Amino acid sequence: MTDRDLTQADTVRLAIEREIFGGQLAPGDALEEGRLASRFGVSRTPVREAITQLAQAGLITKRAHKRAVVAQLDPSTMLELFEALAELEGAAVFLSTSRMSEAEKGALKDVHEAAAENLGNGGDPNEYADLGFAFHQQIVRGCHNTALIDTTEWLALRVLPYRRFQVVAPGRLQRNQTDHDAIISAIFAGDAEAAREEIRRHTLEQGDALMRFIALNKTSHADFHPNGLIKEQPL
Amino acid sequence: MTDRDLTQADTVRLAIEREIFGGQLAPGDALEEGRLASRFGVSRTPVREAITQLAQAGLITKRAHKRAVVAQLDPSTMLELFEALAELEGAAVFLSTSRMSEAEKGALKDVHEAAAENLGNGGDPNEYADLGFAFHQQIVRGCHNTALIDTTEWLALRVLPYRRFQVVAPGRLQRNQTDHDAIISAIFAGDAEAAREEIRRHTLEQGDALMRFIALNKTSHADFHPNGLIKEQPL
DNA sequence: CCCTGATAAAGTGTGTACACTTTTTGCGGT
DNA sequence: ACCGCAAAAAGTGTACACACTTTATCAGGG
Repeated sequence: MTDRDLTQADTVRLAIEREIFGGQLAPGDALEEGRLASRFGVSRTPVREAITQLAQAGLITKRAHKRAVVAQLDPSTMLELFEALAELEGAAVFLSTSRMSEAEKGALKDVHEAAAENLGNGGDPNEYADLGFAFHQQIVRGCHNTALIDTTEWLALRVLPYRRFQVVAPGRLQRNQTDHDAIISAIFAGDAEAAREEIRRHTLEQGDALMRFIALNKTSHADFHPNGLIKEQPL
Repeated sequence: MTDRDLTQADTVRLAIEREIFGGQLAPGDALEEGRLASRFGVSRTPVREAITQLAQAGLITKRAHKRAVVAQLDPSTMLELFEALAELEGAAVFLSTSRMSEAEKGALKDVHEAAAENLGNGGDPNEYADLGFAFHQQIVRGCHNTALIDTTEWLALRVLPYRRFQVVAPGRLQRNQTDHDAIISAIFAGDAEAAREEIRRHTLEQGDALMRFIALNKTSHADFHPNGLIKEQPL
């Protein structure tokens, strides 16, 4: 019972998720059941189930009798997503400010400082992105409300496939770090309302910048697709 | 093509949803694939797909090789759910206050007054509950952010099967109406922050009262189950 | 050359069969 | 009676077959 009782459908779902988050499958790519089935060495049935679940999670879109495709977000949808995410993270940090244990605050600070160091040393931008994700995650989880955490992370996951584009947007990283400074200060000062406002503004801007960047550089999505630019992401 | 292109899996899913929301299927009830298949006159495959989707939506729980069960929320989970819902509705109303059109505000007021009338005339409590649900829905949709709306309604749906217990809790309805008064006032006054606080407190209290009521009257869930007490709900 | 429509290919939706897991049943020992 | 334990029953997970829908291919007419 050490390794969980995974069904094949679960295995396939996890594999597809990893490929989406890892960039091997880019937004807009089609998922063909038979192809995936033979690739993973199973029948279409578990593949179908995996796809259904991913569709329900919003990571892929699926219409009757049409091929399933990796969810492709148009700018306005993405903006809405980021706005909603900003509100949710705001709600979470509002609670987290009074609920995080000292240990959790310490861990948050550690992540933040690791990010600062990475930025100062001109480290790997992908690694910095991971740290940024961890920063947000740490805050959200600090609210100790599973429903809110799951909901927030679920939204965050939907935009995750796009975040990889951001790491190359000029000037974003430094700005990001400054924002995080302000957020962490508000939390340590115990000012929940300020923390809420800071993270709201921060996430909104992040989405805005990302959307603009994609809109600018986009002739077709395929421009970003080729692997190699981007290193494997640990999920 | 007038009626949408529903697959059988969709039909089954909708039917099960209706039975859950309508109370024919109570939290804790088991869903057996074969049984449902023959009942709906289809094979197990579409039933299975429907169940997968409902599980992903959190309406039912499912573990490998175990029967699927209508989601049963223990008090602490339910409290978390309501807390999260309170935050989401708070976020929504915060945006709605400045974004609702005059027409939307008018519709909201209409619903509110219909509820007041129902309450004054000692009308059907179930009808009042529906109006209350519509009130919240109207507010949430006023934020004009699909992602936030969907997320909030998704959470609201998860606790909906339990709300039917509330309509019989003593004194709740009057209190509910007073809260709604305060919320609508804040919205019409354009005070987004006040509206947020009002609806947060309101939804939290609602969950609290509901939880207490269930905890008190519960020996087993079946006590509430029998149909007949509760009239069909329109979804 | 570009449409248009027929036809073939590809792909999804569903029925059915069967292996494997879980749950229930029933029997013998204590 | 009460356990345990083995065998049967019930139920889920997966493979595979086939019908129906969509998409791609291609021939003929403008």
